[in-house]
Amino acid sequence: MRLSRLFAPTLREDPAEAEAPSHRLLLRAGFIRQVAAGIYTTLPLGLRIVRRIEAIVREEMDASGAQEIRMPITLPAEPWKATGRWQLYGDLLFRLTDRHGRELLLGPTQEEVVTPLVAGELPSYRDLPVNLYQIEWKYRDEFRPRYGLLRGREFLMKDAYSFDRDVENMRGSYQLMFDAYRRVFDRCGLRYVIVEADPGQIGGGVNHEFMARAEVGEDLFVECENGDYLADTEAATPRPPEPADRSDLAPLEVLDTPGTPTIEALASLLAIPEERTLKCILFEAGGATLAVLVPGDREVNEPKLERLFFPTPVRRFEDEDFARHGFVKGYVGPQGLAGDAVVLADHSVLGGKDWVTGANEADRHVSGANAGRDFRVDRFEDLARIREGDRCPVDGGVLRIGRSIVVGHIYQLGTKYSEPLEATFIDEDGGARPYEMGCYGIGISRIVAAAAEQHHDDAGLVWPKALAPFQAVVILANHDDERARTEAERIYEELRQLGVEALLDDREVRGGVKFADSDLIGYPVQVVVGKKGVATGTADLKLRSTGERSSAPLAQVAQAALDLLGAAP
RNA sequence: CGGGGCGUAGCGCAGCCUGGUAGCGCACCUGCUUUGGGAGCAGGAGGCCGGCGGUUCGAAUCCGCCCGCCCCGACCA
Repeated sequence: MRLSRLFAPTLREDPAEAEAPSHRLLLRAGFIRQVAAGIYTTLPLGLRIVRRIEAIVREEMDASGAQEIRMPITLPAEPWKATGRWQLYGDLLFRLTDRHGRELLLGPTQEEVVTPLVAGELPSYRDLPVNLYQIEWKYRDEFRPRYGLLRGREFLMKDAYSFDRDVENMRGSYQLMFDAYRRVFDRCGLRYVIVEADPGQIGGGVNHEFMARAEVGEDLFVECENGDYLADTEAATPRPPEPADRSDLAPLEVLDTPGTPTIEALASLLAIPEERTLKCILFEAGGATLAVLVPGDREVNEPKLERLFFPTPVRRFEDEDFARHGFVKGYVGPQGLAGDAVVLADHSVLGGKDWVTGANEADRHVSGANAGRDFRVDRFEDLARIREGDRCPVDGGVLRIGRSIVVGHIYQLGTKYSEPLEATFIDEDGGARPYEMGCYGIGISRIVAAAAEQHHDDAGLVWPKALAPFQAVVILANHDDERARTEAERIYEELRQLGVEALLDDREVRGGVKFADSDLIGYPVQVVVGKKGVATGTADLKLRSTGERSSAPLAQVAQAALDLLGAAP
């Protein structure tokens, strides 16, 4: 390909709307252009990256026995009502109505399509297992699209769905995907971690997230300093602290604490650290009142709480709830709670004593409150949001929080979709059973962004060769020098003969522009053919990843470039 | 959805406070000179100033409503 003919509009300046490095560089280097919030056109260079990722994904999926299909994006609402997701997904769904008034949606994933498909066509246990996948656009009307390709409203995803006759076989299918995913992300050159993740509100099965490390990542994970524990922050369970020594407890006293409805104000007034206070957060679950206790400097992990009571919905007290139940917001304490309230405490509460907490009347707190003596705890559970410095549940090491981009997520679904959709097969014993399903997603367009986040420097992108849009660029440094032009053409042809996907920068612009663009676009190897070099019979090479330069005789440049490519990451 | 910011030429911005009919840099076109890390000079083209309405003799500028985009946060793969 000749750059003079390639639609690759680079920008000299940073686009104002882009903040994240991947977003900024993908725009600047001419890989994508924005059409609307979270919706992008992929330009030739960007599409070449997408194609490479797709090829890797297809190879590994096919090698695992999965079969590619293509399902529609425009979907009827009925199956989504059957599984409850028409309601559950709420505003996240792009909905439309056709001319006859029928309700449709743009698919955010395709369980509701693939499950009836398989149910209709594979009625026997003899037909199983089967794993069907596709690479297709997905639509989610995100609250807040951001960071370019990282959180789009339209994005390219590989989604696969496995169908098995029983749980054991389903786990086997899951493991195949787990292994395939590792190969995919390894080949894409991503630095990533695999964590067991939050199963989500619908609860249930095992699932793993493949998280590419990145500064701008929206998903947090925790890892032990000793490398023996990894988890999603919402699923992480830290080691509880040593119980406090309770041999010498302070008496319970009531304190006047005017104007201190927040922990911050209270700690400030009493001149005590926030962790000496006890936070008592009220929730309502199925008509019952829940009081959740955490140390004042911690937050309640509401997803964990919800999971504890699933499927009963849990919601935080609103202002009118406080009034109705006779609580004073900002001054709630666990002592003297009615017997019908369930008192839950995070394990970290064990590590403290003589708490300062609400007195259940306005502008009053108590000090010296102790579990068992002054208030009861019905259950100790893991309910506090984890934070940096908490202890590893495996070896007690210090936990750190990392940021990441979720590039893959695999789930053991079980019969979550097959049951409501009445997707059954006839088992060996003649009985009808719902399929045991798994689903497996890879964010293709997200990998483009994640790779860009991980592989860039001040000058631009630095693609690993497995993803690079072209493996090498031949830069004609002096476009009006005939000999240089002839040599550049020849070297470009020779590279192609050697099987290198090369690009010839034959544009009629100054060398400096070409060098800057080459660094910006991020080809792994640059070959510079110019007047000076040609006069002495040489051309120059540069490895983008290290900036290392070398030169080689014109006759050997192509081979030298190939060798250099071999050394490129 | 709450909070904040921004919409002026393809891109990045100034002008707005203090109304008088639009400017700078880059990119683009022509010519000359240049030509190995985003060239110089000269000339040129390009904008219903996000939209609608209002105030005014006159609105990019003041007022109202709407739309779009970005950032932070709600908790979403």
